[in-house]
Amino acid sequence: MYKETVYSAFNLLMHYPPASGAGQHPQPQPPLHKASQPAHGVPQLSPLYEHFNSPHPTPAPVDISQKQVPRPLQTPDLSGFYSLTSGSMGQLPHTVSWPSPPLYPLSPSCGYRQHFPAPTAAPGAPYPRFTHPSLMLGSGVPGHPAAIPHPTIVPPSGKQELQPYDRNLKTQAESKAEKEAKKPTIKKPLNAFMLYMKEMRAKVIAECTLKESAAINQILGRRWHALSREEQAKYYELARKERQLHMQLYPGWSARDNYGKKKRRSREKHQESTTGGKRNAFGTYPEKAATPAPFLPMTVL
DNA sequence: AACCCTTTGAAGAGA
DNA sequence: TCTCTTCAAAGGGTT
Repeated sequence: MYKETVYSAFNLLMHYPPASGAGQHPQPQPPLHKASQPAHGVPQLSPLYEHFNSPHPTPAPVDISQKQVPRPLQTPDLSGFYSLTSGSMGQLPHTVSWPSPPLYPLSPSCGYRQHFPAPTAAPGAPYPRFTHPSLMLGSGVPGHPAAIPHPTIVPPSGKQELQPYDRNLKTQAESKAEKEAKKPTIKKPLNAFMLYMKEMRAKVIAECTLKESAAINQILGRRWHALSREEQAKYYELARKERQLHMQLYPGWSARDNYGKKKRRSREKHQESTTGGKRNAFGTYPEKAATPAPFLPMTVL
């Protein structure tokens, strides 16, 4: 315990030395908005922040309390879904946080500090065209000529199915269960970070010649933290539109619908609950204290 | 074959 | 209200 804590602190300092002039870390500031608080204790900015701080007001956020209310039948408004090439993204508070030390050793050429993209866009420059397929024309819109299913709809197997169903060999209960199991799964809409990962994964793979997703995701997580507020705002906005579109396409859907579809290995789960954390890349269970609490979080307004 | 690992964020469950 | 859990993607690794 002590040894691991010391190691973690050492590792942290090696990877994240305090900025010059420090020793004095900025004091955590209360966020303007209530921030969601993930399990690992790193408060995140509310994506809705932008709506309340944008100099050019954007449409009001969807009231999720209304999501079970039947909506009038209409074609979802997809205007603005093809590209987000103009307009102000508003102001997000600048976040400075200290991510946990990398569990996967990063090669020098892929060190997050060396390869983090500096914000290159000039102020007011248009954002690059967004290419996420779920936000492209006709994606999953019922009756749309393109008739391309929304990528959030997948068969339970994840494959394109379907074998002809032999009713004669099944009991009624079995057939009902099977029917239920074969019902296409509507996936959760992607959040801002997931959209960012989807866009940047190929680039990281090319840069770092890595294939293992766990390592790639660590790099992407650090790059995400290094993004400017404007860059992050772009993805928060896209994620908001994703959720909005998802709610329009599947008004009765709830994230609960997919709970339990991934079965976890019970022994592992038990271990997690008793050790307070998930198994890391080395197959060990990190202490919660390994999170650099004194340095977390720092929200600079 | 199915789950794990790893990341952040959204949302559900339960205290 | 707060904390914890689950699941979104991805693909090599593990069971």
